[in-house]
Amino acid sequence: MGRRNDHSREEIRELALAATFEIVTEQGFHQLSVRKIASAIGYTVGSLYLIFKNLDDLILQANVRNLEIIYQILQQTEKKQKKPEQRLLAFAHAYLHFTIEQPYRWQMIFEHRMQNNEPVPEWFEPHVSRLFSLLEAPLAQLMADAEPEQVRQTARAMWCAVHGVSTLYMTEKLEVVGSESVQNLLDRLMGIFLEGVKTA
Amino acid sequence: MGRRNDHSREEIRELALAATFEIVTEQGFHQLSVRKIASAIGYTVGSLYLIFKNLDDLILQANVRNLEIIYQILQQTEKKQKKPEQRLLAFAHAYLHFTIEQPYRWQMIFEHRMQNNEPVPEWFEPHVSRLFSLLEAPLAQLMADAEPEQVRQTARAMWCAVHGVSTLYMTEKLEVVGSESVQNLLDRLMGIFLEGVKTA
DNA sequence: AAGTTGAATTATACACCGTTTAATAAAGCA
DNA sequence: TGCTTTATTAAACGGTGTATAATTCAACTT
Repeated sequence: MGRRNDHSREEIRELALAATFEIVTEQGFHQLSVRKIASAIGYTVGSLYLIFKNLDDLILQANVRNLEIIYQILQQTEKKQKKPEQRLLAFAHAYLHFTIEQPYRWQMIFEHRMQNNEPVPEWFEPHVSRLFSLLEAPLAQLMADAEPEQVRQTARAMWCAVHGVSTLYMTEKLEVVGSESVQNLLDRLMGIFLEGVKTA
Repeated sequence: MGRRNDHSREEIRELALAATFEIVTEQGFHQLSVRKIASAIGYTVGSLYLIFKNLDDLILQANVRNLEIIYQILQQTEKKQKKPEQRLLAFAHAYLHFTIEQPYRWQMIFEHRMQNNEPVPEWFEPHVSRLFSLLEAPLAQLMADAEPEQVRQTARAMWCAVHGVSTLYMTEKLEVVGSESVQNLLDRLMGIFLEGVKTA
């Protein structure tokens, strides 16, 4: 077969990314394969390699959208609270909630590894760091007379802590039964952390 | 070829686990394959499947040793300090140090995923939880009049936080330059956390 | 209208992967 | 000696990501 031109490059890109989300959401990230994506959109693998550099590239592009959606969720959840402490708590809860409710989409972001020890391209990182920069505003209110750089690093420390809970829960390395006790664990962690921030 | 009996089953097991460590340490966890292990010890893949249920089984058995070594490191580092706060800090530092210095061995533990969504067998989990139970003793000293269950959960919260730093650093999702600033981040995190524990 | 060009698309192949199976060679025993 | 048992391998199956050459067709040229 030759030129069909049923879809433009941009359309094929859309189809591929949509199919990727569908496969990952239904079967899990580690079940994703180039062949599955291709057959889902009615093209062969070769066509995908015309539009994406390789599978890593495709996944990263899908993850940009993935991160965008999480950003929206976190932002909106946080807005509902006024006190800075409550906003930070809402943030942590929303993040863990996403992890539990959309495990495969969480997987796609945090269990993806580059092949051949290739580094993650620089254009990707900002989409991640944008997430936890959400913490900086409420944290700044809590840390009255602190340098901006201090706030920034504290935000990252808090993000690490919350993400650690998600990670260990998802990888079944936490000896935790059910999602309820993870919630408790996160609450304790946040309680201690916020107490520490206010005291210091 | 048929029976050679150059090695007993137990000897082949040893050879395989040793070869696994060598391959992982030199090439990285994601470069590990059954065929590589087999050829490294001078046998074919079939022989490995006589001794291990599958690759997951082999990796888990290797990780038991891996975790044992980390446990020794953490234990000894911790012993050098007397004050409970210093012991907890030493623990966190040693853990991050291991992550940075032995990234591939860290990978083998925390980036291994079961195939086909199989659950991690129950006999494995204790080897992980044994690690962070090390935190409980010094934490108990710091939390004078707290229930043992409270101490236990606080230890896990702290473990989550420290592990979160390692994870995000290793996966290049932390926007951090060099290992020095990760150290700073961890110090800040621990400072805040310990302050929170003492205050609460 | 016919011919040429160039790009879209596919078919095919390569080198891997984990796992299973049947064939085979040798050790131990009668 | 021959027979049974078992360690070991070779080969195959169905999968993977990726590269390449062959096709087919739209659009442009003459």
